[in-house]
Formats: sequence, C-alpha cells, structure tokens
Amino acid sequence: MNKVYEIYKRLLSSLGHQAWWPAETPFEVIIGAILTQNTNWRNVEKAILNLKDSNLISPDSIANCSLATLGKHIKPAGYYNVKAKYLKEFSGRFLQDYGGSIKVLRDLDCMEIREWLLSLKGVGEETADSILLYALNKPVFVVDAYTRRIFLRHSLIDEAASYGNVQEIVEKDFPQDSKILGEFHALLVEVGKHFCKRKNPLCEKCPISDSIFYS
DNA sequence: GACCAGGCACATC
DNA sequence: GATGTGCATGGT
Repeated sequence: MNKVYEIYKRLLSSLGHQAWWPAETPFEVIIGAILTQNTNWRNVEKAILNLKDSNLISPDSIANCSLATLGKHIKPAGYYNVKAKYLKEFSGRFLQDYGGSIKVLRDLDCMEIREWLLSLKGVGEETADSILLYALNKPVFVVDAYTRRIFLRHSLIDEAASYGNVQEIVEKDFPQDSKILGEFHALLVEVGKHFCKRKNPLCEKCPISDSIFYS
C-alpha cells in the first residue's frame, strides 16, 4: 500500500478541495511565494493588497520602485527590508533574462527553470518549487515545515531527511499532475495549521492519525 | 508576554 | 556539511 497517497486521499475526503494558490495571476503567485516565507498568509494578503492598490504587481513596476517605497508597502508581511530586495532581485532578473514573460519561462525545461530560480537571492528550494507548481503548473511537490512535521510523525521520514529526500518520497508514488500535487501540499498545510503545530505535533484529532498508520 | 507563521542568506566551525 | 543567527509583522 502507498502510505503517502493514502494520506492524500484521507485529507481530501475529510477537508475537501483547497482552492490553492489564492492569486489572480502567475506573477502574483510569485510575489506571494516570496512574501510568505516564514510568515502567516494573512499578513501576506495585507502586503499584496497594498501592492495592488499602488499598481506594484508587475515586474516592471517593482523593478522601477525604490527599496524604501516597496518596503513600506510590504511591511505587514514582516522581514520587509530583505523581502523588498528579493522582490526587486526577482523582477530585475526576470525582465533581464526572460523579458518578464511567464510564457517564456513556462516553456523552458523544468530543471532549467528550477536552477534559474535557485540562482536568485531569496529563492530557496521551497519557494522555487512553489513557483514551479503554482505559478507555472509544473508537476513538482513542495516540501514545507508542515510536511516535515507530519511525515516525521507518521514515520515516513527521519529528522535527517533532506528536502530532496522528502520530495522524492511523494513524487515517486504520485501521478505527475500539478493539480494533484498542488492539492496535496495545500491539504498538508491546512491540516498542519490545525493539528500539527510545533508545540503539539502529536494531536490525536488529526484526520490522518488512526488505524493502519500505526500498524 | 510568549509563541507561532506556507524560509532564506550568511558566518563560522 | 552542519549548526547558529538575523530578519519583523500581526494573530492567538
């Protein structure tokens, strides 16, 4: 039996579809992916609203905006000085290397895009994969803190597992389908928020925490 | 007032 | 390679 896929099915039937990623355009997904680093999504929404109100939601406008102004807008998302640099770094390189075109980026080989993303300051593995999956619809799995905590709890990984180890466990037994992989990540975040917090990673009320998973 | 949130870069050993 | 630290706001 495929334990990981079983968890996915359980979560989907108990929590339903998650409608991720909440954004109007692929570029907005990218901005959100950077702003949500180690930050509550509610704070990110405020920052994105500020950017929208000032028409700072395109590569050009961000590249041409001062760090100070950009920082002021994204302040609610925290770490606003570094994140302002990251947004400008992304926008500048995106314009320079791909003309700011999502379509041009999307048409490249997946691994090539990933390497390009990882070459940018402020984009690590999780952010790169979030962009690949939710902005570019590439079939990759996004590993985050909740994924690790939940998988640890169910003995699917050990503490030393690398990002790639965790990702491989999911991808090898899942269909190469961005919709399904995106749904799974969203479900893990949702269940993690309620049942797998840092201080209480062993909550019995979690919808995936019974029977066969402990046999 | 402590704890937490959809990480990452950089210094140091 | 692994471990530690700075980055910061807003909700519970």
